[in-house]
Formats: sequence, structure tokens, C-alpha cells
Amino acid sequence: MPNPIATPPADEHTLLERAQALAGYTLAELAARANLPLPANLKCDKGWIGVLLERFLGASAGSKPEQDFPDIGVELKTIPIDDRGRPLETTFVSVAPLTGNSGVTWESSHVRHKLARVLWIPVEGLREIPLGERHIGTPLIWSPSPEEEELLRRDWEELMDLIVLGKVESITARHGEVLQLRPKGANSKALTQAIGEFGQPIMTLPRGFYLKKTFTGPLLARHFHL
DNA sequence: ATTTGATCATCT
DNA sequence: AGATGATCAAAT
Repeated sequence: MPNPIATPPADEHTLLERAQALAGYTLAELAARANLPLPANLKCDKGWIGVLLERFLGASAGSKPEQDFPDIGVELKTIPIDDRGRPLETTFVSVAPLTGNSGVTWESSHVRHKLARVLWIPVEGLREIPLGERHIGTPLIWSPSPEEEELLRRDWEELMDLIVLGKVESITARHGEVLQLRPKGANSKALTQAIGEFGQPIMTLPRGFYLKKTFTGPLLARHFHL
């Protein structure tokens, strides 16, 4: 039975071993070991699983704007899956910058940086399974293939072009093949500054980049030969 | 207000 | 049923 670890992993292999040691355990078992109360459901605690697993992997706690494991350049993503290993939700990547984007490129983007190296941890997510009975799956260390990065780059450039051109409010989640832009805020009243259609400052919903399931599904399937 | 962790729940 | 737009909590 693994224990929470406060120390960041010295290298990627150590991180992967820590993650592999969690596979097969239920959320109730890990919550008890971490002395974290198990919520009845995730309705009012949507990021609970991510925070729980961070404690066992030695991620720098808190909400700092950087990778989970900056020393080794790895980002942690838990991903809810159904009984056939397919993703149940899109995957949040990062907040979209709506101003100050003159000269930003894919190469220097937060999206590319965050997705450069990802530790994926699948977790049973079907709502009919009580939260405490859901099992941790086998982890996967991943970097985008050249083909995957090209897909991501094209979507990112399309979406950023619209943002820079003041068309952020015309963007819907249907834009993009594998990467989409959707609201990412406390609620529909939280606003942030952006560029309007005439180049003027406007207030609009904060947005985030999300990976579509059509991207993460095959990514997991390929690894687990589903 | 913003970024972290994401999933909820309504609509199509 | 699945996806889109909306939402929740903690840390900073």
C-alpha cells in the first residue's frame, strides 16, 4: 500500500514507479491513507482526484502556473475512463491568453509546453460507480508524436488567430479538430479582458484549451492495445 | 482576478 | 448518448 510522498521525484523513472504503485487501488483506499475525507461525489469537488494523486506522486502542491513536476518537465493529468478504457471527459490543458499575444508562436505556447511530456493516469469515472470504489488504472508517460503535434499546432494557430483578431466571442467548442476552446471560469459572471472585434478592450469569459476525446481516446487505446 | 485541479448538467 | 457551455473549490 503506497503512502503520500512530499518529495518531488528525482527523475521520470521514479515518477512512473510511484504512479505504477497506485494502479489497482481504489480512491477510498488512497483517501484513507492520505487522511483526506472522501467526498460523496465530485459535484462540489471536481478536482479532488487530481489533488489526491498529487500527494502520492510528490507534485508541488498548490496552484502554481507551471508544470506539476517542473524539475523533470512532466505534467500530470488524471483522465476519467469508462469500462472499456475510453475517456469520459475532455482534458483541460491551460488557460488561453486573450491579450498580449502579439508575436506568440506555437513553439513558445503554454499548450505545447504543458503537453511536451504528460503522465496520464486513467481513473474509473462512470458515475454509477461510487467515488470510493473507483480504481486507479495503469499510468502512461507520453509525448506527442510528430503527427499529433502537427494536429495540435494547427488547431492552436487557428484559435489564436481568432483571439488576436478580436473574434474570441465567435469561437465555439466546435472549432478545432483535437484542441477546442471553451469557458474556464468560476461561472458565467466571471470576466476577463480580451480584444473586441474592432480591436478595443472587451470583457469576456475566461477560456481554456481542452483536448477532445477524439485525441485522448486513441492515445490511450494505442498504448493499452484496446 | 487568475491558475491550479477538473466534472457537471443542459441541450441538441 | 454525447458534446457544449457552465460550474465548483483551493491556492495565490
